[in-house]
Amino acid sequence: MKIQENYTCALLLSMDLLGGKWKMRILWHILNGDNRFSLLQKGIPDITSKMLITQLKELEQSNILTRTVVSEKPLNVEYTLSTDYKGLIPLVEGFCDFSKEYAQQNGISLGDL
Amino acid sequence: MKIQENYTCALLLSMDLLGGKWKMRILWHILNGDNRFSLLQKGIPDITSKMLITQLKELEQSNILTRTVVSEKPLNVEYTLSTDYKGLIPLVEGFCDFSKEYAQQNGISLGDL
DNA sequence: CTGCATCCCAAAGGATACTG
DNA sequence: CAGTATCCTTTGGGATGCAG
Repeated sequence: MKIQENYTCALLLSMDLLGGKWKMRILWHILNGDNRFSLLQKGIPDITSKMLITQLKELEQSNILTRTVVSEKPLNVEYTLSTDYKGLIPLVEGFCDFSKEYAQQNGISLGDL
Repeated sequence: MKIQENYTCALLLSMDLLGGKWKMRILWHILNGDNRFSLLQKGIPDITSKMLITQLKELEQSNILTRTVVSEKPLNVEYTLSTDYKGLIPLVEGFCDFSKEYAQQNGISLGDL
């Protein structure tokens, strides 16, 4: 695992926890109702199952996500944002808002949404 | 350059603009008074000049940073956050706050600060 | 002081196929 | 439905030295 015990800078920790191509996107989708593996795959069509499970595991191991087994047969699992870190919600949304503003000012298309 | 003209997801754009190991840290330091190349090197001792200039250039090319030549001889350059994107300030600080909270709850040391 | 050029490597991420 | 296993490619980033 990659989270250290000591950091000399808060933002280094943030990047270890939330950096990379997928984690913020996954969080956004979980916050918007895609709380199952299959729903996340539909919501993020360009992610492979390997990358999805890898990122989910890392987020779970760092206590940011909570994984709940709803039923065993058939296997049914639910992912939710840990209650401790609801503070991430405004950050995820803040990035979305920033991107929208940026796209508008720089002539970039953001597809549907 | 890596910024596309079309994105299917706002967070993809955010990650292209601000992702990676250094950009948020550099922004934090610029927001806290380290507005010169040499000041940034002092404030971020673990960055190489190559990485610093690379990241500064990308942030400048995406209009997030403004580069101002203060004097030619000796060369003196100033980096500032573009007025258009002051909205990034609460995001940078939000990450810092999140890290501090997270570190406390998970027994992680954040060095001095 | 600010910045560029090489060379290099580890790690992040992708393709594809398969499993309980 | 929710994952795993391999193999492979790309790229972000580091080391070092040089330049205007």
